Amino acid sequence: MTSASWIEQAEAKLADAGRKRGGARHAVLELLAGQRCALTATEIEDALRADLARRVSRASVYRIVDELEDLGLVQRVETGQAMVRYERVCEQDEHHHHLVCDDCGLVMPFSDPALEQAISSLSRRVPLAVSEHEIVLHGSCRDCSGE
Amino acid sequence: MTSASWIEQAEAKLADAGRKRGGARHAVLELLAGQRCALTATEIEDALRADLARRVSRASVYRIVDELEDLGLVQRVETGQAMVRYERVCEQDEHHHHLVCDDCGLVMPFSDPALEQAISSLSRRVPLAVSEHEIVLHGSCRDCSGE
DNA sequence: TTCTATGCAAAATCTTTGCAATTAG
DNA sequence: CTAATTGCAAAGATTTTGCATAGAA
Repeated sequence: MTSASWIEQAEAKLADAGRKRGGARHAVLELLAGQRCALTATEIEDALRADLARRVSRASVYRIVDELEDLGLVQRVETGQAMVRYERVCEQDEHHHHLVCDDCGLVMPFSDPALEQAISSLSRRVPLAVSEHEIVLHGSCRDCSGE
Repeated sequence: MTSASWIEQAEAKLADAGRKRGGARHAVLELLAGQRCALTATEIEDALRADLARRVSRASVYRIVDELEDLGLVQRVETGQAMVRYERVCEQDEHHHHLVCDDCGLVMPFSDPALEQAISSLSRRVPLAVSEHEIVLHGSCRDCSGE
């Protein structure tokens, strides 16, 4: 899925939900559309100011990502660093998870079919109607482990 | 590993690290030793007051779990509910992960050998020296999904 | 005695809410 | 015109820190 089509899809879903267009939300969509991996609320706010020269209040960032999450357009990612991260969801794209360097805080995406299969099989045998899953591997990145 | 031996091991590690014994920390160890799954700081504080009739200040709870985490005696678990949970680590025990009901907040442990194997294999192919991993499945529990 | 452990209160963060002004439809 | 959007400031909630006292070795 291209960034542009994700934005279109998102705005269509928002319209279906009876929402009106707003500049702040559009800026957030535009930013998230271009990201490869998850950002925190602060990173979103800062990036908007820097990259798009569009200031969006912190409160709006939280309201917007929360609303997008409700509509299934973004996913929360907990990296174990006390701040939640958000990234766009693209059903057509490969589902991915995260590697976190506990030394420098770097967050990287990864994906693995065998892992997805194990999760999928597991989801059927567990006493929970699983709607999503989150996998985070912690460790030390190449820079930090000195290789 | 029994609860008692985990406490012994923990106190031995603490002593090795040059720490002195303290009543608050012992109470936290005793509480965590008897838990099957992860607790939040508030739950630890409340449980101590209720179960052990031992009041431990909030600040001490945070200092203690942080210290125990540094020594590898407890593990942080992020359940996606804006509060971190802590549970004891037992190398001899089966490694487990968590199911979270997003409706009622229930947290349950689970374990799956196939999943561990997939993670283990994956850990070798990733640009990160993986020290630990965390898997959380979100969904709706039996009570909440109305079954 | 000396260094750690602990409680209390204040501070620091991150996130949410109330309210008024603005804007889309 | 009506309802959604947004910003600002204040409030909430969780976690951390400073400091003084108590306690272990």
